Amino acid sequence: MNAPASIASSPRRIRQTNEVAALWALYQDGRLSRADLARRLRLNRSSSGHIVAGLTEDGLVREVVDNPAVAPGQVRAGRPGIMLELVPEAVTFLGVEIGVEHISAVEIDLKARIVSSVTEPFDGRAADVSTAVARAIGLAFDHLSEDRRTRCEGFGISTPSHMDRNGSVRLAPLLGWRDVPLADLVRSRLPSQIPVMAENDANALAFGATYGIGAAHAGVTLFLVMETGVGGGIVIDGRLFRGASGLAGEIGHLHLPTESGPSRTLEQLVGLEPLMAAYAAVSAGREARLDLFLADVQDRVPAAVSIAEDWARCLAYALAQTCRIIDADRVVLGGSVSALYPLVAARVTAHIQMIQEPGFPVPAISLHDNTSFGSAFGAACMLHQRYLSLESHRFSDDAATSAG
Amino acid sequence: MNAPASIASSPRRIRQTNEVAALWALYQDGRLSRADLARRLRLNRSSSGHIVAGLTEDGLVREVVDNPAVAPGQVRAGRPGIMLELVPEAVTFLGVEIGVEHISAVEIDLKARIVSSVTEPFDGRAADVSTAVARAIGLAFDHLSEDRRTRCEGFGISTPSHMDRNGSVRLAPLLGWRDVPLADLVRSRLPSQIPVMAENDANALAFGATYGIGAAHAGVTLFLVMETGVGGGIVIDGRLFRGASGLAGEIGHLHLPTESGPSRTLEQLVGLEPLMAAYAAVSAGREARLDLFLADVQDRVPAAVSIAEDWARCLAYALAQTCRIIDADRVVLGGSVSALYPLVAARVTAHIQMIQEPGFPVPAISLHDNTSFGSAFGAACMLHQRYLSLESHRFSDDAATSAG
DNA sequence: TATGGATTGTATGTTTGTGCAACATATCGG
DNA sequence: CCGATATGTTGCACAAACATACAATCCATA
Repeated sequence: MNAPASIASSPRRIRQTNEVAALWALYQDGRLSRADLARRLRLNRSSSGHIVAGLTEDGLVREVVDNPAVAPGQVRAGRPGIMLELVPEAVTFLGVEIGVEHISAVEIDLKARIVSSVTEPFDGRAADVSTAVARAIGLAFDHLSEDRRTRCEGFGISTPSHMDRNGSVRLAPLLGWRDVPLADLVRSRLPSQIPVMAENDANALAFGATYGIGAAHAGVTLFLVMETGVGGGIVIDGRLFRGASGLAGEIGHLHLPTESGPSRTLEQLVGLEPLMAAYAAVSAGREARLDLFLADVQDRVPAAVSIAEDWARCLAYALAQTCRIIDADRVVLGGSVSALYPLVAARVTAHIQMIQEPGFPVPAISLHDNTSFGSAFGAACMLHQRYLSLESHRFSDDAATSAG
Repeated sequence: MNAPASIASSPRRIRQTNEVAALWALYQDGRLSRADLARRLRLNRSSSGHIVAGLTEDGLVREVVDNPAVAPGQVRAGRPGIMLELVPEAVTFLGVEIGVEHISAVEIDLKARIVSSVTEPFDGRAADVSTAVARAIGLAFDHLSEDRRTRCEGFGISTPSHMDRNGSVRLAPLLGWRDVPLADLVRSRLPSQIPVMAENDANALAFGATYGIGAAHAGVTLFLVMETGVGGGIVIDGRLFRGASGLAGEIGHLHLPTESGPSRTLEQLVGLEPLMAAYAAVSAGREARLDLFLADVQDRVPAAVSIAEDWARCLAYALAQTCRIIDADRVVLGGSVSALYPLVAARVTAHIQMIQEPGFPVPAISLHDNTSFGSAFGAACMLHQRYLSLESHRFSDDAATSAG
C-alpha cells in the first residue's frame, strides 16, 4: 500500500513516529490502555509505557478517572488496564471560513470536537484581502481566552477559490481575488509557530464531513455541496485528494446532456437557482422558497414532484458518471439543496442502478448533518490531522538542533 | 502530506526504512555517491555508508566501475564520490498478461528494465482458470535459467477483469470467469516466498506506463487504453489509484451526449469498432483497416478527416469531463487507436480548451510508446515497486518473530 | 611542484529508543 | 486464601543514527 519512502528515519524520529501513531490511535479509538496501545502499534508493552509517559508529561494524554463500570460486556480475568485518553483541552485548532455573505470561525480541541463557533455576516465581494484576513483572524482569536490562544496549534482558512498546494489563491471569482498568497498572509500575522493552511471551501467541507465520522474511512468518499453553486471534494483513505492543481472533485461544471438542446453543467441543473426558477414557474402565486418547495414535494404536489424527479435524475447521472471515474464507495451530500435528497432517495438510487451496468457497485449515499459548521470545521480538522502527523510542529523545533 | 501513521517504528524498522529509501533513491536517480545519498535522505554520511555497506553485502548495490569521464559538465573541487548503482541482475520480477487472444510474459530486473518477453496466442475464452494459470506460470518461468528463478522476487498477473484488493477476480466477462481467487491460485503454485499480485489489465497498463517514465511523477496521471474496448487507469503520485473496489479510471462506460439520439458510452464512440464501422461506411470499396484509415487521415481524405474530427471531439469531451473530477495534469494514451491522436492533437486540445472554463489547467497529453509490452510489464512493475517498499519480503521474515 | 581548499569515505565514541525478561500489581474464580 | 491471568514498571542489552575526527583524493594557484 505504501509508496516507497523518500525520507529516512533518524533515531529520534522513531519516537516521533511512535508518538504520532499513539496519538492517532487514541483519537480513533477514544480509550486505550497501554497494553492495548502496544498491541495496536505492534510495540512492546514497555515501549508503549515509555511513549505514554512522554505524552502524559507533555499534557496530551491522561489516565481516565471516571473509570467506567468495567468494559462494556466483556469481563476478563487479569489486572484491568488503566484507560488512557487524549486531553481535549491540551491544544486547540482554529478554522475560519471566508464566505461571500458570511464569515465564520470554529474552534476544535484535540479530540476534534467543536468547542465554540461564531458566524457573522460579511460582504466578501466588498472586502479586500487585507481586511478579510484581519477579520478572519479577529473572529477566530478575539473571543479566545489568553490561555487558549497560547494553546493554538493550527489555523485553517477556507475560501471559495482555487488554491494551489501552498495555500495561495489563484483565482476567486466570488471574492474578486487573484494570485493572493493567502496562507502566507495569515502566517505573517500570527505567532510564527502556528501552522497555517488554506484550502478551497468545498475541499475543506468534504474533509470535515468525513473527518467527523470518526474512524478514518478506508475508501473513497465523494462529497457534494449544493447551494447556489455546486462544488465537491474527494477524500481517499482519510486524506483529502486535491488533484494536480487543487481542483479535484469540483464537479459543479460537469456537463450533463439534456433531452433537448445543448448540454448543461451540473450546477445549472441541480443548484439552488435553477431549482427555484423551475419552482417559481409552476407556483405562480407563491413565493419560490426552498422550504416551501420541499413541503410541496413532501405533499406530493405533482408539479413539485416532477421538478424533484428531474433533479434526482440529474443528480443520479452526475454521481454515476463520477463514480465510474473515481469508484467512490461513499457519497455525502451537503448544502441546503441536499435536503431534497431524502425525499427522492429511492429515485436517485434507482436511476443510478439503471444507468450503471449491473454489477457495478453503487455507493452509499448519505446526508451531511450541518451541525459541524461548514468548511471552517473542515479547515480546522485539516490542522488537527496535521498535528497528529509527522509534520507536526512538535517535532520541527527539536530536530532543528542540526537541521540547516 | 503524510497521513497519520497507524504503524509504529521499531529499532530495526529504521534500518529497513532507510534501506528502502536508499534503494528507491538509487532507482530514481540511477547513480549516486554515498554523500549524495546522505543529502538526499537527510542522513549522516556515516549512516549512509553503513546502509550502502549492508545493501552491497546483500548484492543489491555496487560501485560503478566504468567511472564516467567525471560528472557531466559540473567540475567540482574535492574528492570525487564513488558512484553507486543498483545491481540489475540481483533480482527479477515477472509479469504475465492473460488476454483474450494472447498471453504474454515479461521479465524485468531491479532497474525495472525489460530483460526478456514472450507473447503467444491464447484462447482466453476457451481456457478454464486452472489451465490459464498453469500456462501463465509456465510462460513466465520455463525459459528462465535456474539461477534467475531463485532470484525471482515477485510475480504479477493481469487479466481483463474486475478484481478486488486481494487480487481475486469478481467478474471477467471476456474470459468467462467469476469469483476466482486468482492471486491465491497463483501463490499456491509458486514457491511460497514469492509475492504475488493480480491486477486489472488497464490498471496494470496505466501503472506501467507511468512507472517507466522514470522519476515517480508527483501528480495525477490518467491513462487511457483504446482498443476494441476502452479502459483506463489513474496513477496518483506514483501509486496506482484503484478506487474503492478497483474500478477507478474505467471510463470506457462514461456516457457522452450525442447531437441526436440517446447518449452513448465513450467505448461506443472512440473504440476501434465504431471507428472502423464509420470508416467502412465511407470507404465502400476498400478494406476497413486501421492503418488504411490513418493513412487516409494523413492524406486529408475528407471523409476520413471528418471521422477523425468526431473522434477528437469525443475524446476531448471525455478527457475534459474526467479532468474536472480528478484534476489530472497528465494524460497518456495507449492502445492501437491512440495512433490517431497525433493526427488530430491540435483539435483535441482546442476542444478541451473550448469546453473547459478559461483558467482551467489543461493536462499534457502524450502517447504511450508500446515498447513496454503491455500490461504484463505494468504487473511486473507493481512488484518492483512493492519490493522497493516497506512491504518487501526482505523484511517480512524478521518481523515474523513476534507477529501473530 | 608544492600547498591550500574542498569534498568524500571511514572509524571512533555517544545518545537514543526499542525489545526482552523479570517483577510487582490488580482482578476473577474456586 | 490461592492460582490464573493480564497489566504496568524496571533494569539490561542491542541496534542504529549522530557527531567528530581523520585519511584520501581531486582542483586551483603560487
